[in-house]
Formats: sequence, structure tokens, C-alpha cells
Amino acid sequence: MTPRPYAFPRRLRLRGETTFRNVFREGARARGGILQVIARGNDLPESRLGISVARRVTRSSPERNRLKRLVREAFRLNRTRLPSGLDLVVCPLVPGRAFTLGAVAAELERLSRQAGAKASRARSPGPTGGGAPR
RNA sequence: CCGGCCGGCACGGGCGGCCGCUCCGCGGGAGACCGCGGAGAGGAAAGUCCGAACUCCGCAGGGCAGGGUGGUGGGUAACGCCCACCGUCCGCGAGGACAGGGAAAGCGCCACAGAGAACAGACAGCCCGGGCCCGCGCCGGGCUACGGUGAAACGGCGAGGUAAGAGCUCACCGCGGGGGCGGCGACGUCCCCGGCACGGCAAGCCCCACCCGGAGAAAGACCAAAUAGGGGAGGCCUGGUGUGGCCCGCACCGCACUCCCGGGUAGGUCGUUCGAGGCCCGCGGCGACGCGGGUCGGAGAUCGAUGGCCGCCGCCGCCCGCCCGCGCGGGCGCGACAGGAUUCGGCUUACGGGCCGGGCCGGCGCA
RNA sequence: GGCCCCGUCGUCUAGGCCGGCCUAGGACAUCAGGUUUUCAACCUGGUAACACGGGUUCAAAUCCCGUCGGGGUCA
Repeated sequence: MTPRPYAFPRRLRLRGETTFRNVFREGARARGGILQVIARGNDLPESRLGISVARRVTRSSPERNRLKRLVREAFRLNRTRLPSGLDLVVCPLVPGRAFTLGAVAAELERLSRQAGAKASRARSPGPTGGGAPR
């Protein structure tokens, strides 16, 4: 559909505070060595990405920005291999040199499949328990 | 040559390829979006320590309380910032540091030691006279130099003087008062007088002078689903509410009466980038800076845009190899601190080197 | 993004306003000894801290300034 397979337009980004809140509240979690992935079905043909780096991972904000860019790059370059129809929030867990593009890409693919499977399993029985009391 | 001091400057690798991000312009498309072109983090963007602009609160009036600043003069929109000068202290010096008003308005504190710690007094002691049991632990009087303690001891050191002493007298220094001269002033300097009467702490309370209304872009303005039924204006009176801690003042609300229909959450748009702006030249000023002229257009994201993968060149550091060095080759790291979130002026803190000044100081050597 | 508060033994704290016998007290924990056949409890003793750097002062955990940490709050 999109002529450029490696593009990352705004459509594919998770936007707005409430969207993030919903994923954090209802999403299925999968944790690896350097990442945590939280997934939630979004009833769209594509998957959307949100990144959240806690301040306790690194105090340095340039370092936090670097982690976010790497995650985004891994998502952009491997989008065709990732499951679709999910809202993903990816949280880097460790700073520093272990956080390379290859490692992030491999773990992102593995964890988003895991979390996506868990999310669809939780959604299929019961009529969409998303009605959030609030 | 070695060591050191001060000030200033531009920087934060460069070029190229591919894949991407945000905004703007143009074109295409019904639209999602696509193509082309342009722009796209810092000197500290940081900490949020000050000062402002801007916005709202009843336009902010008075009093009390509270907070801040603290040599003088200037600069500035303003400042707790900057400049010049003064004073004190440190350094051989270039220079550096300083919250640097008032302690004879008052209160408070000054541990330990010491006789005595703030107002005088006399522990050990000295001297004179008298008495005596004449090697006295006696009486009367004079005295505080000397001794010891302490961070600090009632002016310091020296000389005269004396029974011993004492600003008792004298010189110098300090202190206080008065006057002359220089300076806008802080202050400096000189002369005269007094003869000591005034210990320290105000980053303890406090006094004096000056400054400060409060909140902060999550300020605030507009559009406006769902849901819920209320909301606004006028008159009236005991009460209540409000932006800062209180009071006065001020404004608003509520009960009952009359009149009129809009108010507002999620979400979105604006605020949002041209401003005490940068650069160049000239003039004034010791300088901070000011005045005049010319010229430039340079981020606006909203879970938050500058990145990723490569190639070549360059710098520095480290490691390895070639015979030590010189030099050559290879490898690693591109190296620090760190990223806008309304915008400026400062301060502070973090940090890698480089360049400049016919700059300055000390030491050694040579001429 | 703004505003506000707090840093004391391993942990929770007292002291701070009003500086000095603070060589910093207490509780729990820990170590050693005692008691007990042993364990617990109890008794005695010990180890152990003023976040960091400057300044004011004769003297700073305390007062002032600056860093660095930790926390709260506001749509």
C-alpha cells in the first residue's frame, strides 16, 4: 500500500496521553533483557508504536533520546516482519552500550509476537472487556 | 627557557551516498498521501538561583506582618548582574578574595580555661608605713606594670617618672572629636585637641536606607462531542466567598422577587515565535555601555522532530607490530558536558581542546 | 513545564528554631561475653552516622551560599 516500505509517518505513532494510558492499563506485557513491550489490539490494519523511557533508566536526557531513536529505527526497518493491528508501547530497560540496533530489533520482534499473542488471547473470550470503569 | 597571572575570540570534526523525522512554500491527488525546493538544538538549551517581558486575578489604594538587597559612583527595561573607583585581608609580584551599613537604641550570647568575659573588679603578687612571737597565714594605705588562661583581658611599644606604679608625662602607632585641602562620593591627606571614655558576634533578634501585590504558559483566550440540567442580569439584607498571612477598602455570591437564554468537560485551535534581536561601520566614554547609519531573516515539536547504515579525509589519545628513537603500518574510540518546550538579560554548575594579546609578573641563562 | 519540601549509624529517628561539656543520644538490627543442658528472652560491653564543597564565627550537625541526591504537588 505505502510506496515506501521503510517510512514512518505520523499515522504509525501512538499519540495523545489517553492512548498511552489505555495501553498501559489494558495491554499485555512481555519482558526481555533490554526491553519491555506492552501490546493492545487497535482494530487498525497496521501496528502503531509508542516509546516510553523511564527517568530511572538513565538520568541523562540525551541518553534517553538515543534509546528512543534506536527503538524507533528498529521498528521502522523491520515493520514488515512485525505483527500488525497492535498498539505497542516499548520501554527500554537498560542504558549504555548493550543497547545496539541489532539487539533491539531482534528482541522487539520476539517480544511483540509474544505480547500480541497474549493480547488476542485475552480479547477473544468475553465481549471486549475494555469498558474501563473510570 | 621555566613557572605563573589576566583578558578576549571563534569552535564543539569535514565531505559524499542510501533509508528516515518535523515545519514552511510550490505542484499533483476525491482522499490517505506523493514529488520538488528551503529551514531544523546549546554555550551552557541544564540547575531554576535572581531580574524582566507577557497573561489573568477585583488594576493593585492604605496599614501591619513577611521577604530581599547592603562601600561609593555609574550602566541597564530591570536585577542579587556588569563596569570604574574606595577600604580591609592574602600573595615577592602580575594579581586575587570580600553579604563590605549600624555594636556610645535596646535585648541576647561569649563553652573550656582563667582572679576576672563586659563592668568593673583584684588570684598570685609589688611597694610604703605600723605592729609583732622579727624566716609573720597580722593591720592600714597605694598599685596593676609583671605572671598565668584564653579566640579575645579595659589602648600597643619605647623612654622619662616613681617607694612601687599608673596616659602621670613625652615621641610614634591606634582610637575619639574638631577644622583645612583634594574628590560628585565612598574616602584620602594634613593640622589641632582629648588623654582612653567605647572587646567580639548583626550569614542571633534587631535598628537604618532602598526595593517587592499575587500567581504563573498546566498563565490565559476561542471553538466545542457525550453527559448532566441549569446558567446569566437587576434590586434587597443578617451571612458567605475571593489571589498573598491579616485588617480596612473593593468585587462577587446566596435566600425570597423580576427579566433574559446560554454555560461547559473530553478533544481541538490560538497564545507560539521579530525580539530590551544578530552582524558591520562611524562617533562619544577609562570602562560597563550609549547614540547614529547600514544590513540579515534563521526551530516551533506536543509522549515530544536532527537519527540509522556506510565510504574517504583530518585531529587527538591509547594499544600492537617493524631493530631503541625518528618514522611507517594496523586496530579502537570521534570522543567532554549535554538536547529546545512562551521569550529575553544575568548568575551558578558541568566540560574537551585550540587560537590571539608586539599583554603582564617572578626566577635562571646569554648579550 | 512550574511550585514546594527533605537529606544524621544497616533501618527508623532525637538534637537544629536558641552554635560550645556532641567524643552526636535512643530503638530495632549486628558482633563479643555472661546466664541456660540447648534455644529464645534477659544482662553487660563493642562496631557504626551529621550527603558534598565553600563562607561567617574563637568555635558549625546547627547559621548563610552553591552543588548532588530523594520526595510531594498542580491539567
